[in-house]
Amino acid sequence: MKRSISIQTLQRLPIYLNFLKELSQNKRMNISAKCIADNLRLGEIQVRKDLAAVSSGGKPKVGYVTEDLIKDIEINLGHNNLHDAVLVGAGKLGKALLSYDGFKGYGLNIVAAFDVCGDVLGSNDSGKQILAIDKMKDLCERMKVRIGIITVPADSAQKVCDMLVESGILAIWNFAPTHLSAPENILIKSENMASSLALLSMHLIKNIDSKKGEMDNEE
Amino acid sequence: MKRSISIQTLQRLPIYLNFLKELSQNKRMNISAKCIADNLRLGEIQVRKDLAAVSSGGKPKVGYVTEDLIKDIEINLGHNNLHDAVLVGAGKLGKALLSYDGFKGYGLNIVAAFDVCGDVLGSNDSGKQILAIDKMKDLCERMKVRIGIITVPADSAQKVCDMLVESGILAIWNFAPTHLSAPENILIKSENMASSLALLSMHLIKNIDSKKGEMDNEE
DNA sequence: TAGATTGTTAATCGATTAACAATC
DNA sequence: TAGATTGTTAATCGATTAACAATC
Repeated sequence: MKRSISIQTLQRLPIYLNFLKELSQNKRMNISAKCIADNLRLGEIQVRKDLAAVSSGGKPKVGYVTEDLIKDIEINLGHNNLHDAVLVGAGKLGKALLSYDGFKGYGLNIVAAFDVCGDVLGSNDSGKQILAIDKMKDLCERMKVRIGIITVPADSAQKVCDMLVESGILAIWNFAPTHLSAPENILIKSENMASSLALLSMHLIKNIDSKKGEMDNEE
Repeated sequence: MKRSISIQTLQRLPIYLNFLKELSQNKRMNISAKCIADNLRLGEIQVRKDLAAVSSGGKPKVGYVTEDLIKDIEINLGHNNLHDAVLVGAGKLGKALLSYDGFKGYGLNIVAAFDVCGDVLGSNDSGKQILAIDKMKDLCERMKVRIGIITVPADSAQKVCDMLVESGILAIWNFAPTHLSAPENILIKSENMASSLALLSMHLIKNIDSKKGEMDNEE
């Protein structure tokens, strides 16, 4: 049965999807929540609840038909309708994202890139055009683009953000290491490398310190 | 006063740090939790609690000395001791990360990159060496490298992960869009682009649908 | 002093986990 | 049928928020 999907569940769905796709290379088969959970090292009940939120194809003792489950997850992730996006900042990271052809599989279609800098204009390896930024608003409005990707340096990110909002963008994917402000109705998802690194560092510090201090008492 | 820091708090610390650094361009000044909260659109109490977990420099009515608070956060993030890392997969994304010189500011130092593919060997724009992957284990052991960054395609990510573990790596930052398995004591942090995209798509679907269906009742 | 802001203790909220009934 | 696996309802857990006392 279908209920409203929590943010946590939503963020786990792509992980399930990924696993299921790898698994079912053109073999029709069944899969249980427990099997998924064990492979992904998640809780069995959590997986079961997540799956129940997106699919009603589960059969006791049998599990889900992998193929059908994939479809149900894709529907819930909105992968059936592709969203157009523009990317701003054709530096190294920007170009890397432009060239990555896996985004279409996630429902994202980057239609064009923009940059202020003259020498990157033209087109990318990927064949995608890199345009001068003053053409952005016009293009976004004409093509009704709703997603903007920011890959400029931190100090110009807010300016770019404002321009995207001005161009009618509703959701922003920010790779610049800075906080962005935008109107309430605009969703900003920052890819926070520093937060990820904090997690890694902390793990090391805990591990290395605990080895170093094996003779010490804990406080 | 200092307590153990929750994962959530830990992940917000870099955001505060970033804001504080932008703010205090060589001006000594005070700042309150409320001011930070308002600027970053977070809850005032949440910020206050986070700050209390890392610093004891807060003074009623005055707030924190920005400079001192920055130092306290940096200490808690382990930015004082730089961690060495190796990167595997010198494709577009790998090269982009290699060239980004901001990681040192987050406590990460990429010492070398590895790749199977012959034609990328040599060195990057960044001046960092790109070596054949069979030299990885030796280098990691000699330099006691503890962090590995995976930027290879999904289908070889698990193999690379195994090699990193074999090389004595303790924490893995994974950019390949796939799930990785490793022993319990190894931390794997996957940069999950698909999860982020799911969030963006969902926001658009909700927004666009609500506009489309303005005449409909909600269920 | 008065009042702004801190730090802490208690209440709320939401997500995860556990327990169990339903069913193929 | 028996039993594995689902889906749901209740209990637990942790994080956020609220309330308030402490203090510069």
